[in-house]
Amino acid sequence: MYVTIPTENNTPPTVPSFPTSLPQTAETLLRTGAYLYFEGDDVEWLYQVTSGTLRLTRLLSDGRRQVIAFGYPGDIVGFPASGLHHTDCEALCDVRLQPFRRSALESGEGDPKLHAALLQAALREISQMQDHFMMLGRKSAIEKLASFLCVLETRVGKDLGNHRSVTLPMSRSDIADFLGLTTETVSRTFTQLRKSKIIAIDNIHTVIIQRPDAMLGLSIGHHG
Amino acid sequence: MYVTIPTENNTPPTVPSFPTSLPQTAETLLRTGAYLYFEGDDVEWLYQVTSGTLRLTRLLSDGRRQVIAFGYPGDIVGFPASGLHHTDCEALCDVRLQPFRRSALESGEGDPKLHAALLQAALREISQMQDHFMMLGRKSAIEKLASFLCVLETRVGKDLGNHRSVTLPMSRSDIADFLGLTTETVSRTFTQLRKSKIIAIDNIHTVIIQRPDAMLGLSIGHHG
DNA sequence: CGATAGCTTGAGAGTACTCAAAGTGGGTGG
DNA sequence: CCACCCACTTTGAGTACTCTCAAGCTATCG
Repeated sequence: MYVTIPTENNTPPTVPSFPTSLPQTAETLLRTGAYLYFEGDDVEWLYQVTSGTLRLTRLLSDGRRQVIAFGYPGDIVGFPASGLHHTDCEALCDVRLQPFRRSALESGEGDPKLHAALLQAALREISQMQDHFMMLGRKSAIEKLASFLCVLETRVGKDLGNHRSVTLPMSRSDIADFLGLTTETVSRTFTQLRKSKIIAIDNIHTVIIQRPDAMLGLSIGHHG
Repeated sequence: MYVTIPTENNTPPTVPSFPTSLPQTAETLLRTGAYLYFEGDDVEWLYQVTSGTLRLTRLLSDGRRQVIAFGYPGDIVGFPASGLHHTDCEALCDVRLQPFRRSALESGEGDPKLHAALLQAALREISQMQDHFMMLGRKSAIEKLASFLCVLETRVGKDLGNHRSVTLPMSRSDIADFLGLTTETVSRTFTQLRKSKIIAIDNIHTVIIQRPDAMLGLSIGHHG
């Protein structure tokens, strides 16, 4: 999951159902805190997240970290480059995964439909990452956090009558490293949103979105 | 071209020679300032840059711009998402292009080798964009500009005895919108590099890199 | 119930931004 | 051929946003 431009987000965010013409490998369970792979590992499998949330990270030698993406249900993770993984991947909570052989992406023999679907997922990934560039390079802290919450609301928000609720399985520092901010700035920005009554913080991992319209406005730069 | 981590940049940056087992479409020439495609256009062709430089941009509704990438020789541009282009693409100077049909990427019928090569290019693109996230989200202005110049030096730098020279076909504001900075900050950072004798500015579009070692150091966070 | 990791808040500093003006260079037309 | 014009670049001054460092708070887990 990347932070795309909310208003232009008119393509289906997920790959709801993958072609399953052939018998597939059984679903895998990854426990909270377990790693699915590390940077530099050989890629043998790609995975579609069925439930739960993954966190993909890269590290600089001096310790600075960038969260590359969160893996939400429907997302495909593990695209290889030169046959290797280029991020670490950890489960933020228990995660169910549907594995696909790397060969299903790269050679496509056996299941052309699956091959095509994985390729389309990779191409969609490129487009979404382009949106994310805009967010990292050009948006302020409040625009970043509002955009992030808007995307989550759309993807995994729950209806609460006239409000909406979003669960955040990741820590504040995960959010910070995803948005290119510090934990302190993320925390302050949450407080700012809370004080302006746009959100309420039920507990650290649950945000009630009280004014989705105002949030969307903030995400595209309408300050106020 | 993205700004990857210079020291970890050990994979070949370009796709030097693409499989050409079948007769190909003839090379295309794009004149300075001409657009190859616009955001929203249907994708009919992908292109490998043979010579010259392209600029890929996205716009926000309020006018903020992000340069997504520069297309240097060897780079493939035009990957579709939902069959559409998601950036504008302009020639910064005269550009020669080798076109490939979109079907060569998506169906692969006719030329499996070309299909595989285009797929690998897309996967490499994803990995390089992940590096670029790190740069946009976690690096300072001087680290960004030094990283940018380091990558260009490696990709297209010319040897000048004990110095190296890099041609910059893009404007300062193109660089700014690529690195997530303002033109003023880019200009000031160039001046800073010049005053510390790491670079010399021959003319606006030509930079002499006098101390590549110091530049590399700055790019990975050794301030000085 | 205490320890600890994560979160929030505060104060101050620094980097990058905004607004403004001056400098530079390429191109066009007289 | 030269002068002017315009776009781009550089420099300056002041501001604002985000970061850093520090301390207090909260929640979870032994």
